[in-house]
Amino acid sequence: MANKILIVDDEEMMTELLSDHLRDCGYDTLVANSSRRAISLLQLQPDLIILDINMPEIDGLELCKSIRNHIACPIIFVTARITEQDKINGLQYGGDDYITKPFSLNELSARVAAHLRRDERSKCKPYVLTANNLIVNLSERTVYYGDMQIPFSKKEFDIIEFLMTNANQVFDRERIYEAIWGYDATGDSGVVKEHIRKIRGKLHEITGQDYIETIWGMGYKWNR
Amino acid sequence: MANKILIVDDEEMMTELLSDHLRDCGYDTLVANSSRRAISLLQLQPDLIILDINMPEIDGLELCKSIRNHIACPIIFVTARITEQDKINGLQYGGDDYITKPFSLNELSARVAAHLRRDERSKCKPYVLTANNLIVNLSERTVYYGDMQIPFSKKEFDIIEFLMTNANQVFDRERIYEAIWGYDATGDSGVVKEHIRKIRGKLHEITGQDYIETIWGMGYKWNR
DNA sequence: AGAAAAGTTGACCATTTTTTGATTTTTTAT
DNA sequence: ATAAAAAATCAAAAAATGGTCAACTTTTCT
Repeated sequence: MANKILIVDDEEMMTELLSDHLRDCGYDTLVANSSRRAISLLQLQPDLIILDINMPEIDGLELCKSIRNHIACPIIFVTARITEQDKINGLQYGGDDYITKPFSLNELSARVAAHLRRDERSKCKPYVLTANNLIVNLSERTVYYGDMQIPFSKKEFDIIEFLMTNANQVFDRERIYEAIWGYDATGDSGVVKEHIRKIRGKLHEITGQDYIETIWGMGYKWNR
Repeated sequence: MANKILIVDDEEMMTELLSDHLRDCGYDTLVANSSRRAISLLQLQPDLIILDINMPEIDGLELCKSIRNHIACPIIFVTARITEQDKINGLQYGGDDYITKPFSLNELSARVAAHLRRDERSKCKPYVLTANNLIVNLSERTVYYGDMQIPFSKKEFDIIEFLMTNANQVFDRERIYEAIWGYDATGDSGVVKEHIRKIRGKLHEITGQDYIETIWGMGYKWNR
């Protein structure tokens, strides 16, 4: 499931450049060319924010300070000023890292990846889900039925994870496709159908049960 | 118990300045005005080392390189030269961070605190790990199977150590690459594949066993 | 400087996963 | 009962992944 990155910078050239690169790296991006716009995009719950310090009206530091209490995700500052003061300010205001212009795109994406990964670990979301005798370990990405392990491929597991963490909710194929492949992915949501079939097959073969229900004309749901 | 910080710099002015400030911050400090002195102070097991690169006789990089295998604590380089090359060298030689003169005392102590915090988590790892009849000595960096020593190169050992200390967890090649080479390293994670192959080869030849398991599409894990 | 060891790279192949498209089955509405 | 829409099935193509090898570069040691 692709991570969402919010890029905030008043220069469109810059946001476009970063957005393109990060999308190439497999992330979903949200772009805001002003702090105001950024605030409204926060509702989409980005997983990481790249924040330019120099902006008109509300600058990056102000923005960071005001959202830090509500938003827990990593924030990386981008700045042209290289004074020490900036670094400290950034970190005091609740930033997690800073990077000074000019920087290489690769360095940026390396840091993005590192922060996302670190964040992943510290998020103390439950890492084991259960359903009947099924034990789904999200960190090992394994599924056990009693002693028996049921092997699932990456995409299959992604879908299981998504449906299970949102158990009892119905999602149509489009929605599932978007959740797993990212909403800029170009492709047919027909793949979902096939993956669901594979998942059902494996689960049913071992457990004799059906966990995923089809709601006709609506989508699929994981029955808890 | 206050953390001990070893400050290494040939200029007494500097060591005194840093020492005073860090003591104000509540740390214990050890001061060395030469690399030789530093080496003997290592016996007191500092929790972090601040190391000037420019020093007569043995310079900071040399010192770092020669102690890195025995000392696990974070090392922060201090340098007046601000070339990129220095940064890279510092990190390659086993440093954890660098800071360029002039810097503010606040920034230094902020970084010190950050590194100590990070290190806290990873601490208290044992010096010797075992798996079946395999004995892996982290301080000597040797691997024995019974009486027989299995020779591993540095990178190979690094990978074994990483996987073993996180046994049963799955890491994809990217993660392993990042863990060993550092996240700012530019390079292909395909090297990991090759190292894993070498490690497996050596281990299997001697022990007849497979310790590293491949989880398809997921990565590798050391089976405990 | 030269040899040996370590580290890295890119290509190739086998295997597995993922995707696609055609076809069949099921469900719903008329 | 029948047609239309939605979902399931199946097989085969396409893409991604992992293992292996040989060549190449860098580092280390003598």
